[in-house]
Parts: sequence; C-alpha cells; structure tokens
Amino acid sequence: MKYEILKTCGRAKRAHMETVHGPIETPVFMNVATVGAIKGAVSTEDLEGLGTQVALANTYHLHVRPGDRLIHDLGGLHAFMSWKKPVLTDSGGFQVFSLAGIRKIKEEGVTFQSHIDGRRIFMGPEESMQIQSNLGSTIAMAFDECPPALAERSYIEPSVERTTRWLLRCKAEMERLNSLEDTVNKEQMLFGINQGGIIEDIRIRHAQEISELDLPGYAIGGLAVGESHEEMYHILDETVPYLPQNKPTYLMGVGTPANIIEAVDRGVDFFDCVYPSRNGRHGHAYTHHGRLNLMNACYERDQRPIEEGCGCPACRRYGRAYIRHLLKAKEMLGMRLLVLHNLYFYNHLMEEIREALDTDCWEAYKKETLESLAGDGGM
RNA sequence: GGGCGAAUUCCCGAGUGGCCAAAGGGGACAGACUGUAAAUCUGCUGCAAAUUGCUUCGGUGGUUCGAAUCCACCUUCGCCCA
Repeated sequence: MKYEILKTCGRAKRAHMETVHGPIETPVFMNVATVGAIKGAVSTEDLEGLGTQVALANTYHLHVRPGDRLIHDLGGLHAFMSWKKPVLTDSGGFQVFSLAGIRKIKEEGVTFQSHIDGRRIFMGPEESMQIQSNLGSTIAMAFDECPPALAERSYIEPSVERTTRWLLRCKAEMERLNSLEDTVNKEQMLFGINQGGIIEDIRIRHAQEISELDLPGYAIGGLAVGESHEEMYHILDETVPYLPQNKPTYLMGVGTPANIIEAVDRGVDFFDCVYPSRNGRHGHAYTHHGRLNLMNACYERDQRPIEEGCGCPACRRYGRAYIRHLLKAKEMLGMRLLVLHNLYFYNHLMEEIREALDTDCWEAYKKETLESLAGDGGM
C-alpha cells in the first residue's frame, strides 16, 4: 500500500493511494453497498459509470446472509459481486449501535440476535477479522463499539478502553489471517477507529493510543449519531491532528455534502454515508443548490432535469415531473434514477473537491459551495 | 309495473339514538432519515375568531331533551320478479 499526499491546504489534504485493487484518489466518497449491493437496484456496472472508486460492504450483514464462508469459497467479495475496484468492509461495530435492542456487549465481544431469523450470533474482534478476511476486502475496519453520541463519560470511558483492547486483538488476528495459505487478500489493510463521543480529552487520548499501533489508516467513528453539527466539527478540530496525517483519515458514516466539505477542511479524506442511496429511495435529490424532495407537489409539471448540466443517467434523459410520477406510482425506476443521480452527485462533488485542492482553489471553492448548498435546490 | 337492498367526510368503507367531525384502509399533502433491521417511519387530511364554536353522513319533513343512526315521502343506484 502506498499513500502519497499530493497537496495540502490548511488541514485539507489531497492524496493518491495505491491498493491491491487499484488506486484511490482522495478525498473520496465510498458508496455504501451494505449487503454487497447498492440498494435501489444499482449494479456494479452502473457504479462504473457513476465515478465510484470504493464500495463499502458490511461484515455483520454478509455474515448473516449469505455467509462469509460461502463468499470465501466463491473467490471473495470482489468476485462475488463482480467489482474489481477497492472495497472497504465495515466491521459490524456500527451494528453494536444500530441493533442496540437485540445485542449484549461483553469483553470477549458482542452477542447479536440476528435481525433475519433471531438466532444468536457472537462477534468479537477475532470473528470480525475472520469474516472480513473471508470477504477479502481491500480495507477491513476494526471491530469497535460505537456508543451513542450523547452518552456520559461514565459509559464512554470504559467503552473506549475496551475498543482499544479490541483493536489490539484485531491487529494480531489480521496479521495471523494475512499469513494463511487460503486467505483471499493477503494484503488486507486494517484501519483503526477512534471513539470518545463528544468528550474531547477521551477522543484525544484514544487517538494518541491507537496512532502508536502504526496501522495503515485511521477512522473517526461515533459521530453523526445524535450530536449537533457544531459538536461534530469541534471534535474533528480537536481530534484529527492527533491521528497520523500522512495516512488515510476516514470519517465514518458522514454525511451531507456540507458535512463532507467541512470535514475535508479539517483533514478528513475518506467518507461514506447512506444518504445518497437511502434518501434517493425516499424521493430526495441532491444538487449544488440544496436538496429537493421530488415527491413535493411543486414538481408535478416541472420538466427540468434534477440539476441543469448534470451528466448522470437520470438528468441526461428525464425530467423532474416524470421522476416524481415514478416515485408516486412506486415504480422502482423512480428510486433507481434518484440513487443513480445522488451517487453521481456525491462522486462528482468529491472530484470537484480534489480539483479545487489540486489547483489551490480550496478556500474559494469551499466558501462558494457551502453557500450554494444551503439553498432550496432551485425549486 | 311489482318486490328487495343501498346512499357516510377526496375514494373505499365502519358506524343502527347521546362517549361522532364520525373507526380502518387508500389517496393527497408535508416532515424525518448521517460506518443501512429503512422502497421505511412520522405527522396531517370539514371550516373557523380554534381547550371553543359552526357546518357535514342523498333530499325534504317528522319523532325525540338529543338523529349518520328511528318514521314518512321523494331522488338516484343495484339486484330479483313480470
């Protein structure tokens, strides 16, 4: 793996990365394909036309169905879903948060009740690494606990300490797995995850501790889970400098276009979020002038494309009125077109960000784009 | 020509004397969603000077303290017999 910083502007960084599955230009937005598919009937062939660089899949979900052993035996996730470019797998750590109602946390790991059939599933650092190794992703995430943002110190502190112990176990297990004969990707990388809620000193101390492990990349988790934007930006201001900035810095699960620009400005260069796909399915379209809800009555007779000048498959051919009709009629094509548009928008937003950094126009680009994004979508 | 049945708020449909501006769906309208248990969820859907008042359950008239609910006639629709 090679990670080379090409430009910086303040804390913002523009980098080029080489992986076994090809290059990644950062800042990058990874497209979320939790179960090995982008929801909304989007194929990996579609992704090639949308400018997608990295797909993100989930350890817990693929373990529950169809099973990571099966995917291993079929040649790994890349072969299984027919996607040659980089894949990042999330560890299942987020499900410790999102499936809070049906899981129990202990030192060894977490017992989930499967959301599919209710059976008990145990996952600890070793299990998560084994599953991700079977999937053969480019980047594996550490198995962490993502506590609720507004949890108190008395909860966060022991949780973060355990996440650190889990990270050590993840690292050891990954080294072991990468040396095995039938491992799908022997160069799988492990990214550590910083936690600490919105408590600065815990965040900083944790960032310092995990940085010593000299992992190929680091993520900030546990943000955008209930705190305000100001609190999130503040934690980024305080924490990012304590993570190695000569390595990828990944803000997990974030976010809106504005969130991404603000985070790039604070030194983050990897992102992922369900917004473009989920909100697309729910009728929302992202534009440089804000977000549109195409279900709204005002688009009934609006024949303009979602965004003028957009090169996505939806905007090249269809108008707002038709897409609104498809959504209202609950035709899958409506959702699909919006997901295609939104992913294209996010991927191209990142391209603009990279270009602004490349050409030393970051400050102006940031200011102008943030102002524009705050608009009403050009209704 | 005769007999029976039905008409409810945008639609379907529950309601057979007061707890009914009226269940439940649908549709319409709006909102939420940030490492996806989410093609999901929430709100709202007679009017207004709005913890109250007004109008509404095919029409008109009646019974009753009180009617969407009971009675009479009328109108329209459906089914059956001729």
